[in-house]
Amino acid sequence: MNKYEAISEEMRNRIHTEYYPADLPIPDELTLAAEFNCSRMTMKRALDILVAEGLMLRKRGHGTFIVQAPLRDETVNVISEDSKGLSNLVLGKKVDSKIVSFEVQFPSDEVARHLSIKKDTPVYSIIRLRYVDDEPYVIEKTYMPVALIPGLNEEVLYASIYNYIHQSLELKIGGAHRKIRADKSNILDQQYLDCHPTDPVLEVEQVGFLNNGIPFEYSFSRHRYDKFVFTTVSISK
Amino acid sequence: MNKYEAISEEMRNRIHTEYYPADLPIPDELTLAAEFNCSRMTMKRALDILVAEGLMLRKRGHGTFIVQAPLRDETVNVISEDSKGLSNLVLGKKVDSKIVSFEVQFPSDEVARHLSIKKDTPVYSIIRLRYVDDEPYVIEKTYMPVALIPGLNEEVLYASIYNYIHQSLELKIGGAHRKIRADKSNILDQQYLDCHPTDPVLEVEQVGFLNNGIPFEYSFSRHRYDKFVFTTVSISK
DNA sequence: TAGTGGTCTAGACCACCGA
DNA sequence: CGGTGGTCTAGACCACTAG
Repeated sequence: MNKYEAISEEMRNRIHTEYYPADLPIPDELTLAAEFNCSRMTMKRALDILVAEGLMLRKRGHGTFIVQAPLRDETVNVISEDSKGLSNLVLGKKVDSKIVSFEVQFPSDEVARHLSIKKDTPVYSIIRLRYVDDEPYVIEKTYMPVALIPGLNEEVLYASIYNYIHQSLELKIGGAHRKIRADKSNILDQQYLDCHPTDPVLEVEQVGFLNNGIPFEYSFSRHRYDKFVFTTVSISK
Repeated sequence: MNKYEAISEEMRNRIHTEYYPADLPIPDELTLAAEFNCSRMTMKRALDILVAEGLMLRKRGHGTFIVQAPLRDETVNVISEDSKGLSNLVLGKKVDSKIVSFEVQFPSDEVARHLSIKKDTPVYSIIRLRYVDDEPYVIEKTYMPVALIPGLNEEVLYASIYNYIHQSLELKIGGAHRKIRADKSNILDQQYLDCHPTDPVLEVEQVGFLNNGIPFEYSFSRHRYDKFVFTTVSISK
């Protein structure tokens, strides 16, 4: 564990246990650095993490303050900042997949553009239905270049594509760009997610890329509106 | 302009103009630091920004790579990471407000909890309908402690609460915690957003806080599903 | 003006990766 | 092994805020 992470963790604990009064600034950086026996830069970096998490705020010339009412994560299904795949998001729960379709085809213009490939580069086209604890949870339409993710088969699709990429192909996920929107449910949603024609869905459009910057996945995930909440924190500059 | 911001901007430009080939790592940090006449730490910090924006990725022991297919921001209405209020998000467009209701009341348990106040602390309860270029855009239900934001009146509500907080009260916004979900439209949505009974809405639940960490706003914004997309970037650790 | 956080430096050592 | 990014230091100077 890095020093700055350890300090950050201790400070997070102090906030949650109300070690510091919430209406006063916490001690200044030099004092804290002395207490934790580190340089001021390292102390600052530890606090940077808590600021990014929305737990504290700094005011130059004044001090560092505790944020008093973060939105609590009381909902069950929350995606925050992970791009590890569903299987690794709902740990401790049973995740199943049903394969609705699995084909290889040439990409449309849109798919080719988002994957940065040519129109004659074959892609997998996959539609999977994912269950969490035997309840339909999300239906995903995924495109991936065949050359980048070789050897994909039904066995992998029943388990976790992300784990296959990590463990079998020994590739690493770099991150993802996402767009989130509400939409009306279509016939497919209603059929597979077991929702009413009047139920909306939450759609997440995503480009996932490897840690060398190459996009490997373009997908649309449509979630039951009553089972998915997306959370974010934003901090003013 | 800080040095690291200036360097970051130049590097962003180089990426967009394809100054560096997309399939090779960019020069290493020491080389770049020498070119920009700065320390390696500063160079690293400049690149940190681009990594956070999802434009590049680092691989320890290997190099720094350009991400090849970020989701383009071709949609009109995008909220990314700002908490500046609607008026400042859609610059260049006409923003109007209609006040649906404006009251002072004691908060519910939920509102009190999210604002970190007691049940006998009065709050404003505001419902506003916001128009962009004369089209109904979002209906907002907002709670704010009266003591924190004194002097709120209809004139302010017709313009921008955020600007009032900044300019008249001379307070500064620290940031916000948000939850995003899809929901069925209710009677109020249909009436004010001019949407059909079968149209869904995208709801954003938000706790906004000042730069001393004190929450000043708890709100629910319900957007027309066809006019609002939420974008995020996430980078693996 | 005193005290805070923000930036920047020059250099050290470490951890990881590929050949 | 050599080269990369990751961490950490000790100190300097700057910018902002409050009283």
